[in-house]
Amino acid sequence: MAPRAKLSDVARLAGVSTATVSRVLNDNDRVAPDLVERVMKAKAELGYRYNSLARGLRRRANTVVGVVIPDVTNPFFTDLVRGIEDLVRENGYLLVLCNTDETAEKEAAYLELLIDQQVAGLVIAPVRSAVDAAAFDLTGIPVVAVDRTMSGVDTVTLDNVRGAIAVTSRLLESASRVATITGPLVTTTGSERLIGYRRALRDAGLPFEPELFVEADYSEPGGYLAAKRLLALPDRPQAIFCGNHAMALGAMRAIAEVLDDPDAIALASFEPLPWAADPRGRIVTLAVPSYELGQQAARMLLERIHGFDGPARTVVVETELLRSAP
Amino acid sequence: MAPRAKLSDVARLAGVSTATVSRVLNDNDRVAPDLVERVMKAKAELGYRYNSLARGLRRRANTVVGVVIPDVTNPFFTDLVRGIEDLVRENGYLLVLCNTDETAEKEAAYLELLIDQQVAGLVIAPVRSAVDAAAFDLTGIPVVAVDRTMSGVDTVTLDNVRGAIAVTSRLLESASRVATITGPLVTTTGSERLIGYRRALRDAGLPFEPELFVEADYSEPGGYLAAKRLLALPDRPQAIFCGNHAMALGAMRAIAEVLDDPDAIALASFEPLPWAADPRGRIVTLAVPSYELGQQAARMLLERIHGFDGPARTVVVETELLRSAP
DNA sequence: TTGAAAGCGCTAACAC
DNA sequence: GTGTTAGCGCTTTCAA
Repeated sequence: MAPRAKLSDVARLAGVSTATVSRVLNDNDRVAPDLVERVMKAKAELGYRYNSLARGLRRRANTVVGVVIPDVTNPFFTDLVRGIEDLVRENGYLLVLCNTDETAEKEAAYLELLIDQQVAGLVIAPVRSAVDAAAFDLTGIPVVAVDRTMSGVDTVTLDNVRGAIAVTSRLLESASRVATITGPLVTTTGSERLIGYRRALRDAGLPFEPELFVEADYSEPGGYLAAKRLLALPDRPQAIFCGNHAMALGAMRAIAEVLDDPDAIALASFEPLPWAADPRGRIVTLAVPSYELGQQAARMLLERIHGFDGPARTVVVETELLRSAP
Repeated sequence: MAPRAKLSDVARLAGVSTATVSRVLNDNDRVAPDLVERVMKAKAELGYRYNSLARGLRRRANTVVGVVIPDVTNPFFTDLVRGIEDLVRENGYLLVLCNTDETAEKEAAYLELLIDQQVAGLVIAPVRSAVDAAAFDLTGIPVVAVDRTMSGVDTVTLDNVRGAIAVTSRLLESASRVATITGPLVTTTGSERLIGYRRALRDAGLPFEPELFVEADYSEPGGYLAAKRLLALPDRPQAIFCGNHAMALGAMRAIAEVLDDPDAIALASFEPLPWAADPRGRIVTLAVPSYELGQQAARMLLERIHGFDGPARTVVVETELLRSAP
């Protein structure tokens, strides 16, 4: 196996110095056209590819961007990642995807690894919104928080309160006893969606009943268990608003298990459900522009990487009521 | 912002040479205990973290592993990736996830990027099984093909033929006109599952009818369109065997659109479906051990990375019939 | 415009 | 056991 050609090989073959080759590869501007051509020819002949490790060491920057999310199997996050990926790749960066499973330990471990790898930047949906942004500032790595806020860094989120109000209000049109299953309240998505739920109740002149609120973990089994608890209540809710897609699926399973007529309880989800899970379109959901959310985050991150140094910015993306219960 | 401490800073503070620090950080063995302690103390005090770029350059090896798959939103692949990730991370490697969208162009682009990044190794589910393994051999990067074969490298696949035979045979118990929607035949999963389908027909003494076979692209819309075509046939099939989960969902949607009674056509999928898509468990599927597949691939890759240099190995993982049509 | 030479931060011979 | 030193492959002053 022939060892990979290096810069000096190209230089020798082209009859120029390594500095010239480097210039050609980076900014063609200040090199004579004939030399440029010779270098390009030598490069092609040797099949030269730059060594990103050496370049990174010298330039003190990697061309890898880290993405830290709680759950790769959640379509919301996969679409989000696609949004980041597409934009970032156009700019020559590679994406390292890290899955925290909604646990602070895994998150911390990945963050350390990413810092060690000197990633050029980081997009993160933190497990807890109180996560220590200081750790990044220290190392000077640009960070963008997405979906969930983090203090001191650029942030892109959904308008959780408005979205939750819209969904809950829709449920309240045909039910007065509406329950909610939220994600962890240490996340902004969890707590803000709860706020929206409460505000909708208040707007409808209804009291907040603590027994109708269950905090879960954004997982399918979590939603299942939470729904079971709600269904065991002496005075059952007539509708349940679930904080995300997986918990809605879990709640659906619980309802099917407990009730003879699953339609007796109206279900709603902050995130869209796959068609097959709700073929008749009975479930109220929001259209969440996850791909755009990712693109926006990537855009802000690239700006930071390219040197933008203004104060932390915040972008809030609106959602839209998607389907309506009959 | 204080610049990040480097090895020489630790060495100076501990009053030893950089070589000693390096030894402590790598193989503590040959260093006197008291020196080890001094180094560790200095390291902690400075908050030293090694520079992976410099280390990689010197060791001629990165601690990043690339994973190239056709579709991150497919649960089969997300579970597979989790399997790889868990094992690889235990060994100190980071995972770069690349999504090819089932297109050869994206795949090629990612492969180039990964090679540039000098990843330590690569796990790939190739878009076409004829993909050029030579490109990797040239650069000497260990490669493991997973789910779909690739010549000349370690491979982990499912037993597609047996699985397809099992599913098709089950359908044939209650239907004689069984159609199939396959993935691209340039993939081994596509062609082998078709072979299994044909063999099951033959075993049942039935002819292969070309009009009952549609090649699609493993996507939901692809499955939808293919099913529409099958449903438009003068002599409709009584059952449809879908090559993967997304196409089964698409076929389901098509059936619901065209037929008054969706249960009039039996559906089967090579991969499992989410509970919500089939609450009554009517759809025949296989249990595919995707997580284990990933772990196996990771295991073989790590062996290669750690220097194993034997001939290419092949592991075939069995599947199991999961649910039965009533 | 081009080249010579000095490192980026680390590891691995080699010497002591 | 420990230190000295020479690079890994590249970019970037600094001179010419």
